[in-house]
Amino acid sequence: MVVHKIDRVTLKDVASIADVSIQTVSRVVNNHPDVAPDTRQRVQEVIAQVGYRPNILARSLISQRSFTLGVVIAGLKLTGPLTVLNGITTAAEKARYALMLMELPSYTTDDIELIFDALLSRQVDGIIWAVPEVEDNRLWINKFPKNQNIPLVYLTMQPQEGLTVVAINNYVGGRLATAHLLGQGYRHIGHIAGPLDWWESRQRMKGWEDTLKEAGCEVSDQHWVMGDWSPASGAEKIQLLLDRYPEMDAIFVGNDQMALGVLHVLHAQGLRVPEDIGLVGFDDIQEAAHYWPPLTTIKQDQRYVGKVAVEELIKLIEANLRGTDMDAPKSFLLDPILMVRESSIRSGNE
Amino acid sequence: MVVHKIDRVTLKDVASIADVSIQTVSRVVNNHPDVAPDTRQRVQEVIAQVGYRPNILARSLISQRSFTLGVVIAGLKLTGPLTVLNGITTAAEKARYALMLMELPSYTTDDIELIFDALLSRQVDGIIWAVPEVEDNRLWINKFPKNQNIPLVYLTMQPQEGLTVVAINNYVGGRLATAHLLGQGYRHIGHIAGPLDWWESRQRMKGWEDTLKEAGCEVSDQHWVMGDWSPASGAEKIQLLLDRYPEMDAIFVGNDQMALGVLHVLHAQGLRVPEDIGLVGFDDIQEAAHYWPPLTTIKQDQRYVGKVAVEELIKLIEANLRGTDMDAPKSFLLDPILMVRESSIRSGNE
DNA sequence: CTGAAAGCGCTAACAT
DNA sequence: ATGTTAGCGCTTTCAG
Repeated sequence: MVVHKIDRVTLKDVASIADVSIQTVSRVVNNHPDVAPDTRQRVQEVIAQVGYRPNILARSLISQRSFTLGVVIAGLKLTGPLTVLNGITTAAEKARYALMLMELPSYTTDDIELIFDALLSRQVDGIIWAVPEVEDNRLWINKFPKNQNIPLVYLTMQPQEGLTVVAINNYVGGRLATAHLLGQGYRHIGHIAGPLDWWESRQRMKGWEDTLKEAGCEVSDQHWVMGDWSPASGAEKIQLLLDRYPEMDAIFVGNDQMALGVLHVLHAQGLRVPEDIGLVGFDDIQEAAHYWPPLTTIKQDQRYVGKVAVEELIKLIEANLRGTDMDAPKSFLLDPILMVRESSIRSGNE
Repeated sequence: MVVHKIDRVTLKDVASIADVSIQTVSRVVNNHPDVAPDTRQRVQEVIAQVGYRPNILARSLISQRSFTLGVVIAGLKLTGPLTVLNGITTAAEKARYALMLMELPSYTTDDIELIFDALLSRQVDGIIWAVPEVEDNRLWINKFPKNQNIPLVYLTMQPQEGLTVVAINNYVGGRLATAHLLGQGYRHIGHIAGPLDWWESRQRMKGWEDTLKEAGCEVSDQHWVMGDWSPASGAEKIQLLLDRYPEMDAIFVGNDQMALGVLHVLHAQGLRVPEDIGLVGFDDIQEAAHYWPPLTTIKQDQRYVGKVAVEELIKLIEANLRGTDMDAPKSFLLDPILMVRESSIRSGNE
């Protein structure tokens, strides 16, 4: 089998076959009006026949526009970022933008400038920074070549002045979960937080804390522990919490995966959910409805986050192109919702 | 706040500031030897100072090489494709290729030519077709502009002559699962298949069937049912199977998510796992080890699939570029492995 | 060692 | 309605 170079049919080829100028072919390709109907027809036939496809790179060189968005992501193992990505691809395809995907090796890597370079040298029109705020990685922002003036949308971080941020309101989520448990008559509500160097974890925890305090419940450091999002950590930490907080009658767990580990241990110890202990998770992963018992949890519309991010980014790009003054960048904090299932339903209240 | 156009510093700008020709700057950027040390030094300083970044689009136009790979994916909701993507990003970044990601709206959409066009007009150097073989979507291959001669690697489909395919050997997986249950003394092993229009499902099922027959066990249509990969379908279909196959003492389930639904129902009916019913899943998702009881399953190294795909694609691209005759395209069928956990361990055999 | 000229595939601005 | 010229940012000749 002989291997050939990739066939690249150019405007010039089409032009010479159709016996017109390159310009005319270009006009046909771009649906410009000033072409005689029969010429257009003939050119179109040649295009179809030889399988001509415009070279977007060449076009971008002139138009200074690549119709490509950079997406920087980290932690594809987790469900959240993944669903966001899903929303991004869908919205981008709809707007006819292509996506250049880069995955960071970790949440707090040092290679961001390399990533940024790779994206910018490929002339992306804008960037979605879909890396959650962990530790002080938000400080990266200062490293971003500001003078570069590339439109940028940040995801999953604390909204701040002068940036466009799209995120779920995790604080509200924490409040919803806790208020629901209180409403079911639970009074001693513990918490298993995600890693507290994550912004999302801190917000969820604060929602839990504030809600309890407002309800007149005591909150102490004996009432919560910290996991690492994994089912294994849920299993491990719940043991600790059971020891430290024996009166505990309900738990708000930072995500559904840890909640799975918690359920595992509670079963093993003969504790019944929701009778002995009420349980609420966070995320509403697909499996949550099939845990035993089905898990009450907080549902975030991550797909929508991705969609909003793309739409806002494109707005920024277009304003930028027009030289229009955008309104001050606005941020989006989207409220999650409560999904009530058996794990938190106490039949007889208090 | 005033918005500026994106600053684009070009070779020309650097050249005029450093007071050398464009050519010299280009040589410095590309580490060509023929530059006087002090000139090089001066140019490098200017580059650093003005933040020059080469325009890869312009470079690609000349070199006919974009150092970009197209990745077409479908069903990002499922864990499998996601982990593959993870492997792809890592391998691509290592090889200094960028990734252009396209997601199909469904496994059997008609829009493939559009997707293909988008990728080719952006001049990707090669394409990874990471869409599982579902229904007759493999026939897409015939639609691909063969004359285009773009290097292409297919994932998760039946290897075939003349194509480079990377896939997990699902048949072996099915055999492993079934043989393990037989080894534990289970004799009436049912099966919940994934959707049988998926190649992977058919392979897993065939592994189950062949292994049972070879062991002298009877296999009938009463012994299996078909789900749709979701936990909900596992829960629904197991009911059917329990009715149809009352002697059943073990089940091989087509994926871990359905196995979760199965566990749910078995608990509800007071059936103990593994004492009354042995259970083996497929995939080894992170949660599987924390099911109740922990689930025995078949682990596939999807990340490795992604890695191999990228490496093979790059080999194809480079052979293509050199005009070298590649050896006939070879396919890779990677064996999965068995992860033994409690759900299938019978203490006293027979 | 360095620069000038040509051109990758395309479009924008003028011609005619 | 069509063609010509110039040039996007870069690299590849080829001269000096």
